[in-house]
Amino acid sequence: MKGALRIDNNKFLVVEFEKGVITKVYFSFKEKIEKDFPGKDLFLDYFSGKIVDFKDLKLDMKDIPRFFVKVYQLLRNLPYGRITNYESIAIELGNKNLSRAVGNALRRNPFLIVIPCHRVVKKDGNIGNFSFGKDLKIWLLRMEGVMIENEKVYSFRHWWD
DNA sequence: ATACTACGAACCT
DNA sequence: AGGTTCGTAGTAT
Repeated sequence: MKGALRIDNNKFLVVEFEKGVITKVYFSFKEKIEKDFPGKDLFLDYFSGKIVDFKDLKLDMKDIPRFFVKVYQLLRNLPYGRITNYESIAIELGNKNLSRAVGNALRRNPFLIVIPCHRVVKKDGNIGNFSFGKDLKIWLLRMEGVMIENEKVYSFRHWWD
């Protein structure tokens, strides 16, 4: 099953689900119509600027590699408007050299926004990459109140602050 | 076995 | 400030 929420003129959020459990969340630029899906009200609130917690949404991770799941589960606890960096997650997983593997996992994040990979930036303050483009990452972060100038965050709260 | 990466540190200019 | 290089772990092919 597939649902969609119109974000603006050319952008939809698409949510795929199975028996009320979400299997995929992503942006689409060619959807045409809105359709209901689990958690739609939460996303509506989120895109109207409200502070939203997606922690209770049910996600299907059964076909996702073990390491990826560990990264995603950790990240689910990163609150709205906070940021962290790839190395911090790696350290949390027990090895600071995992930072690159963490990036690799986030690149394939099937649950856009629900797993807040947009809140992970580089250690030096640069935005880092995003599977739907850096601009979208900046847009999401700004919506959550993170100040960004020249593709660099300059006012923010860390996860642990 | 090899290639790839949404990274980081340590070097260069 | 900006670049290159290399180490690195986990996945994909």
